[in-house]
Amino acid sequence: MKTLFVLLGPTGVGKTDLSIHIAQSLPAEIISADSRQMYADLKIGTAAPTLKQLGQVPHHFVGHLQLTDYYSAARYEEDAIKCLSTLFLSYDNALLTGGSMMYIDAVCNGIDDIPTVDEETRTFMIERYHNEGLEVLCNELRLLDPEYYRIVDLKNPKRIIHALEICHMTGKTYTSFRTQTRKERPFRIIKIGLQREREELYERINQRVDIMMQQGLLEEARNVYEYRQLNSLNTVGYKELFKHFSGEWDLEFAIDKIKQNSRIYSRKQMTWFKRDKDITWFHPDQEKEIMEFINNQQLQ
RNA sequence: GGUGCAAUAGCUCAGUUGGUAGAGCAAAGGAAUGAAAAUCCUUGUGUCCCCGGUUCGAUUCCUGGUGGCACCA
Repeated sequence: MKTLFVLLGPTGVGKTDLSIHIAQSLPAEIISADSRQMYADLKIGTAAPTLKQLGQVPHHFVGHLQLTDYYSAARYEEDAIKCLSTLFLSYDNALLTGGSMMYIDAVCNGIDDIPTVDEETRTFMIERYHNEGLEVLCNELRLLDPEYYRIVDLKNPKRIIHALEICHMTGKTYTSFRTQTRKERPFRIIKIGLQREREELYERINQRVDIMMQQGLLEEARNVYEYRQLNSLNTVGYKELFKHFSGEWDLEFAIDKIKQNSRIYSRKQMTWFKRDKDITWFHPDQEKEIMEFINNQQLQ
């Protein structure tokens, strides 16, 4: 049976290097599950695989998007599944690696079939949010989809807005699209988690930010500054430098903020991953054990 | 050396007309279905600088000390 190995873990834990080794030994090609490394113009700040690494193993979904492109977890699910079905024609295994929690789950479990919100509806609803406020939108949701209203986080504008967008666009409740069933995939999924002691991880994250600055993150951020309002640039490493460019923060403070927000992000990733009982956890230095684990899985 | 100001949470500070205290930031925990590196929620016990004094009771008032800041020599 075809097998998808998933290598996941918080930012800075050491996924990229290990993924190359695993992919070479399987052998397999790499499907990136990193929502920000997909943008061609965000190489340094997202610690995307280098040209050398890309040359060692074929990668998919790295640097294939423009900042202005619309993308989403659902679209990624579709693209990644399509890509996998092609890869499995030539390989027995594939390696999915990255830290974008929802993207990983989209491939492993699937996402419900909900229509993509058109730009007009989104603009309209965001404008209403700004003009009328969250409470008005919540009240409307209570009328249009009482079932979702009961369970949704009523203080989270994005969730309220999205549910209303779907109600308005389709004339149906958001709830009616939420089947919450796990999709069956025609391949096995083996999840390998990488983790480090918090202090060790934080130290690596801090150092990596300094390295990014040496590699030219400041220049990279300046080059995309004019697009700063795009969602693709609501990204750790860029949004902080934008505040420096606009004069709000001095550079040193902005760099400290990048480190801090990266640390916070790594914690949020761990919070998400902790709930997934299918993950087998390793320290990145346990490469030998990880390889053994993978070999054992292949025998089954 | 003299005078003044302040000493309270990891940091910046508020406050208690005397009944042992709370904001912001930091930190930690959590939620999660087409924006997800997004977005949102929850969590505050700390010798109230130290020794004495006054008082039923002192973090609060008073004496002294310590380190700090400012000004004057």
